[in-house]
Amino acid sequence: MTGTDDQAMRSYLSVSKALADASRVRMLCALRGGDLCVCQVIKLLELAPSTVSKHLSILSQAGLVESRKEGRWVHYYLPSKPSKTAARMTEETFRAVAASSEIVADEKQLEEIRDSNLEDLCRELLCKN
Amino acid sequence: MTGTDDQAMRSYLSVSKALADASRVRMLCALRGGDLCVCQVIKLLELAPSTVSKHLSILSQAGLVESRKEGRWVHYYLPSKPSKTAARMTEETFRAVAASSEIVADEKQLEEIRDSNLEDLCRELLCKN
DNA sequence: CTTTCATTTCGTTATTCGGCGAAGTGACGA
DNA sequence: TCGTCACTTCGCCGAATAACGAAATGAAAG
Repeated sequence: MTGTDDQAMRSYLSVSKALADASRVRMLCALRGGDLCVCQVIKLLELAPSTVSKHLSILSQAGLVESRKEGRWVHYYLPSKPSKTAARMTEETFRAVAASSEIVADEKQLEEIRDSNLEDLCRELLCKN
Repeated sequence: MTGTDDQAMRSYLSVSKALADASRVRMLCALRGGDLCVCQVIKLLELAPSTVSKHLSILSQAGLVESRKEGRWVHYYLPSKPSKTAARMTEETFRAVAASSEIVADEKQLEEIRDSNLEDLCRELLCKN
């Protein structure tokens, strides 16, 4: 009885835990508008690169995002074929927080971030001394 | 910008955090079959009364369960009119963990627990020395 | 092949969270 | 009205988690 694998519960919990954090929810919502490279997410959330990377890896392990290397940058995006659980939970998350002032503000700032040059953005983030 | 109330995000997070724990998920699933009093939940999960009570209060504050005093016992149950977020997230949780061995085992044990006498159940829990 | 640099991993710290037992609460029964 | 008893609240502990900066990684540019 104890020590059962219980894959269903395990994978459900990885998803629900991933969704139980404001920063990760913001990241997910941001990706609705299309791919983002890590430095763009860093800019949006204004958190340390290592922190953002960790959050993204948690989302990735839960199957809520995927990534691909693109030149010097790593791009994250919503999976084209997410698991049913991932798809539905993500969908419901969007619906629930769409009206959030934080998310609305993020969408606004994302317009700028998406338009900006990646080179410039990364340079700006590095030179924060 | 900082310190915004952000009720939408706040209430979403209370739900998603409530769902990000195996014990609370087991409780929710158990309540699908109908009301349970706290001592029945204690029996099912085999956790300390104080621990179970805390979990139930977290579920309650998230709007995922409700309670009513019934004689000497407090009964918990799924809300008849849950919020849209609560309803959909709960629904998806059920779907995702339905096949879990833990949940299946719980359902089996619940048959016994529901049939047993509440007086006897409580007495049994008290005399665990 | 070496340097650069975007990202990740590692190690540390502060906070949150799950667990428990003890004490508190409040309704029912004697 | 006093005790009992189901449940909750409180205070504590150990484990997990979010945050950071420093060091490692590894692909592209020089």
